[in-house]
Amino acid sequence: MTQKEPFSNYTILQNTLASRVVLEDLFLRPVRYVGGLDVSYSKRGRSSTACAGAVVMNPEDWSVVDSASACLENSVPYVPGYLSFREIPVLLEAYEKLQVLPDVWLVDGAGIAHPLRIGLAAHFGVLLDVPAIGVAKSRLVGRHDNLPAEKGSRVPLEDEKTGEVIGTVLRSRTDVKPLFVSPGHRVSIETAPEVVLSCCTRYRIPEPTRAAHNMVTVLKKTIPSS
DNA sequence: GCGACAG
DNA sequence: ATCTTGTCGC
Repeated sequence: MTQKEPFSNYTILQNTLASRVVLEDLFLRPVRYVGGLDVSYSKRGRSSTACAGAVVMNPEDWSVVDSASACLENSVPYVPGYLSFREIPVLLEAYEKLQVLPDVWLVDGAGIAHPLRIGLAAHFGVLLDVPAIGVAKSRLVGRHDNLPAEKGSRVPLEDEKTGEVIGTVLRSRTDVKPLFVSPGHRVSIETAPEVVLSCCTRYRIPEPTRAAHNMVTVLKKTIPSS
C-alpha cells in the first residue's frame, strides 16, 4: 500500500474545491490588515500534536492587531499533494478564535501551484471564501527560468506540461532562496507576488507568516510531548 | 524502473 | 515538518 492510498478518495473533493477558486482581486485594497498562518508539530512525523497559529498584522508598522492559536492531536501523515488534509483542521480552529479578520491571508504552503491546483492556501481560501495567497519555501510543482539574485526579482512559475502560469518565483531578499508564490483564492496571479513582497522587510519570510511561525514555535514547547 | 515530492 | 553541532557573517 502506497502512502497516497489513504487520500486517493479525496481527489474528487480537491477537484471540486479547485473549480471554486477565484483568480480575481476580490479583496480590499490598499490592504488594511494582513494575516499569517502556519502550523508546527510537537514530536516527530506521525501521531503528534499539531499547533496552528493565526496572526493579523497592520502593514503600517507590523504591529499585531489580533492573534489566535489551537492545538490538535494529529495522525494524518504528510503526503505531497495532500498537505491540506493534515493542516486544515487545526488551522480552522485557530481561525475561529480570531476577533479581527485580515483583508488577505498569507499561508505557509502552495496556492494553486499544486498538481490539482488546490494547495493549502487555495483549499483554505475556498473553504472560508476568504482572500488567500500561498507562500511556499520550496517548489511542489512547476518549472521556471533562473532568477536574478536581487530582492524583488521574479519569474513566472508554469506548469511543466501545459506552460500555464501557476505562480511566481520571488526573491524576497537579495542572495537568499526564493519563495514560491501562488494565488490561493480571490487574488490574481499578478497581484499575489506584490502583496507578498510588500510584506517582506528584512527577512526571507514575509512578516505575517513569520509571526505565525514564531508563535507556534513557542506554543508547541508548552504542549506535553511524548 | 528511476527520480521528485508544499510542510 | 523534526532532529541536531558547529560555523560563517553582520
